[in-house]
Amino acid sequence: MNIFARLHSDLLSILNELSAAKILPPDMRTDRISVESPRDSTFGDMSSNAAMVLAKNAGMKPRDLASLIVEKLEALPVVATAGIAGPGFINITLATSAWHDVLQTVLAEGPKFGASTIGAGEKVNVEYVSANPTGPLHIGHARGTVFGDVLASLLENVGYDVAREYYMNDAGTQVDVLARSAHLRYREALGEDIGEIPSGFYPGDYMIPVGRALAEKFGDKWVNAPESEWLAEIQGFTVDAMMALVRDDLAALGVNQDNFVSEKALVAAGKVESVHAALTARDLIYTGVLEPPKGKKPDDWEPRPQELFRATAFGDDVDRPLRKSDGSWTYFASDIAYHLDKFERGYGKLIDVWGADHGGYVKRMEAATKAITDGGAALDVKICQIVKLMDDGEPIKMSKRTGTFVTLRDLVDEVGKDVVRFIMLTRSNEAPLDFDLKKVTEQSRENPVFYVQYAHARCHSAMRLATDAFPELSTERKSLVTSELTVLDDSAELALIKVLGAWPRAVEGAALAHEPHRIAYYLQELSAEFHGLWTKGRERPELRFIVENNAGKTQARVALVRAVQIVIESGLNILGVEPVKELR
RNA sequence: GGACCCAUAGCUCAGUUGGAUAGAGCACGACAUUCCUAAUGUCGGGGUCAGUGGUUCGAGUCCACUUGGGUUCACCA
Repeated sequence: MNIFARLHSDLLSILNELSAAKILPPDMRTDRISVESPRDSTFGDMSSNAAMVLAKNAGMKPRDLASLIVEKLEALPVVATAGIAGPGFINITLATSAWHDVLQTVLAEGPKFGASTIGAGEKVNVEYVSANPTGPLHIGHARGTVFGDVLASLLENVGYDVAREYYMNDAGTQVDVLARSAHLRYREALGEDIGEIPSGFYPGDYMIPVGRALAEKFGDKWVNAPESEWLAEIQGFTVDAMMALVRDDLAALGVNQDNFVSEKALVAAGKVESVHAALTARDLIYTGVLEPPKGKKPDDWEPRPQELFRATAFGDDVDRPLRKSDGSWTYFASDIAYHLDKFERGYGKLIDVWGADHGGYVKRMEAATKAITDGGAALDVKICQIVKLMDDGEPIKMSKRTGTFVTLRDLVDEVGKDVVRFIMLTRSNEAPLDFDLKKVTEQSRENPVFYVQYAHARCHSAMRLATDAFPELSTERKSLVTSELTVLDDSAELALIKVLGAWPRAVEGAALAHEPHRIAYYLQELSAEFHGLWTKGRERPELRFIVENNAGKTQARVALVRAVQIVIESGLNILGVEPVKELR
């Protein structure tokens, strides 16, 4: 149950009554009416703009309309008081019993509290990582990977049918380079001295085992063979090996994607030709010459007639090439084919998670998706800004040569998957992020991962101690559902329950806005409220969770602690972070 | 030069899709430990929301322009 959604629907019923009584017009616009918690909690628990939104339409002053609504709101059992403030806000304070009901709902629903069905089973495709299969993942991939994975979980949580997808760019020149690099390592594995890896090849040590495996499988048959004979086979073999590395890296971060879609397979299946035909049929392709970029003309620029897609007809700044000057397809062409493929597989909602360096690519992809699906697919491209790796305030220089922490795996080994996942969501995706190796492992208030984990561990600690004091007390949520909760009447306790009550709304908001970082922020807020209540017990012993010689009150408090634990666990599950019961 | 993102407290950043007196952490100052894990908490000072104009009952939020920073810029992926 979402308490905000409930009040919202109660409010709409009231408005309908007023409409039936001819006070409000029948065609009133209710879509802009909101029920949310006010910034300042002294205004009450909830606040609505209904009177201000409808006033003009009803031909009334906002405050006059508000008073009619307030009268009816106050008749509701869940409402303690309602009032009018400012230009026409309706402020609502809920009955204490309503908050007890919320707490009971958390216990009754358990892990399902906060989940919803607003997605209605609609198919959503979340594409993330999609690193070129030319080596292991590095830290630059970490943010988008976590972002996409958590966004997918969020959407699942609110009832969408979600696919987690990886697009493999296993076609094009970079995989040819990869195959040549593998051939070099293959010769090396057979005893040849290959010296320094020449520039233009992938130099990484991770290619050495590939060379050995090739040597084992094929012996020396391709040592002196011309490239045309071995390229295709070694390329396939090496891409498979690279994808195995990538999957291992993803697994280390707790990521398991459903689909791995091959660009090469799309091209081989003629999908790019189909796209070309489809766009041609819509008169969206022509042969033209692009202008050089203003103010930064490349030295080797020369006018080139190319086949161009009319991206400008769909909001892009210039038309974009589908074929290179040699007539072969651009990456963009196969990317259009890929997005059409997603749409044809039944996904009406598409989400792409890209790095900041691809920001300039967004408009053309949106334009192309609009064109090729005739507006049928809704594409949202989420750009993750760069992560700066720091060590105690000092930036770490990224260098592939000296390379400390170049790879994602190294980062996970150093600080752990849970820390990486959580910290990547402590900023909006559109803001740059500092990842400080020292600070993220500190056990202090500054470190949000620790802070939230500590709150969760404290919940378990409190429940353990409660059973020590009252051995007959069960801390299982199902036993706690029937607890007598009316003893929870302190404002600090109610404040904590109110934060719990906001959880379903937080999940829904984060999912619909495609902003997973809101979950991390919510968890910090809930943890702060919980730590605060805990510490209040120091000054005011009557607020402690364990009340001597009072099993009933203790049980009510434990019910609250269990509810906090349940919601933190749900939140951490969405983030893919393990909720710990004890800290070491 | 164009495009995209950013600009909020000394620092790092949130800001519930346009609501009321703009929030948190750090830092700074004061305070609380015979007390469920002090690994925490409470209180306080600190703001021209980069600037100008516009849209309306109402703008940190939307629009235009200006300034400053980041990313990116024919055919690469």
